[in-house]
Amino acid sequence: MTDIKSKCNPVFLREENLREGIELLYFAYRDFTAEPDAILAEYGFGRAHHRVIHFVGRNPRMTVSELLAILKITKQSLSRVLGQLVREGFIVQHEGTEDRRQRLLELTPPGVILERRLSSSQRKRFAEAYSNAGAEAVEGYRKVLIGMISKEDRERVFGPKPEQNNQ
Amino acid sequence: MTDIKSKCNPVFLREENLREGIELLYFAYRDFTAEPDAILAEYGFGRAHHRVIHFVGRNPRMTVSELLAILKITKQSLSRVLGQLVREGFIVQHEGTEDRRQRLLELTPPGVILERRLSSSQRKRFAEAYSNAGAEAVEGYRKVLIGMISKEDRERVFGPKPEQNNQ
DNA sequence: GCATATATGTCAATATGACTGACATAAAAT
DNA sequence: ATTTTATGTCAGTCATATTGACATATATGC
Repeated sequence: MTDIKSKCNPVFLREENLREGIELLYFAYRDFTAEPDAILAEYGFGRAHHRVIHFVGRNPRMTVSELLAILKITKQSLSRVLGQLVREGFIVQHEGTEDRRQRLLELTPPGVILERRLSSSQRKRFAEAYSNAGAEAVEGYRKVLIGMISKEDRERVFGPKPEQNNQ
Repeated sequence: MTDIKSKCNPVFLREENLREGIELLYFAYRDFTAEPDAILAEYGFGRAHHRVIHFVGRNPRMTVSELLAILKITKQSLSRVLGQLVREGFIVQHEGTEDRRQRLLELTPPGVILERRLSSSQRKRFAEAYSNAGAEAVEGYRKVLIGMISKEDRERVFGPKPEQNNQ
């Protein structure tokens, strides 16, 4: 009996442990966004601006459509934050060379500076947590979170992982 | 030279790996909230209601002050969602026995049902990710995220962890 | 070349969840 | 008796999202 139960329910799948994992993700995400939020406030920006700056920084010359697909928001929602970032000189839009309808997005030098400021605050937090936890724990963190991400995002952002099978 | 550099910068602390960790957290958090959001929409509730239901469920007979301290929002913000949950019969407020100013919060039977519905969707996602990743990875996930959480939350929710030293 | 689809932008209205500031009441603590 | 604490509430604001409708320029298929 205990044998069957322990096979189907290893300790880490007990309700209490799953609930702990849920709270960990909630608190970690909240604390992880706190510092960038404070930096963004200096510029009159919010979290939405951060996301745009982050993904444009990581994918230079991406199109508006690609950005919409990653962010999963409506173009009307994107329009305001992106328009603000363009008007205030943090992002430039180049006309596409192949397809002239496209507006390829890129950070300007001030955009790069802001991106590095925002990301270095988060990288510092990660570097500390990673160092305290150790290389093996980091690998575990990656494995668990990759499994939590929907297949679509996982493939687009982190490359195909055929051994994963959920969502 | 390489020796010093590799000591100070193990692979998992390279900028590229830190950035990957940041994106993993962003996408995992987003996907992890997607299902509950859909359930909440049926009731006309949002994420704020979920958080209240979650913490009241885990800490029965908690006070409004305790809830405010965990959520880190203003009482005016809490007021609307909590008031809604009370009026619609998902949470009851008992007058405190020791201190009659306190309103001790508790889920009603319908509140418990909703709580279980919301949490089972998230527990399922965690159980799958945990199973795919394995026990060791789960331990790594916990270590990393506990290190990412500010000391205050860590102690209140997860118990003192003296070996951690950041934030 | 014409019709249709795509990439992008924009106007208007609405909802949620947060904020600040001010004030009120009841009960506990000193 | 005064002050502090726990809670609630009114009023106004902001950021970020939504839907729906419509416009423009360009690309693509027949």
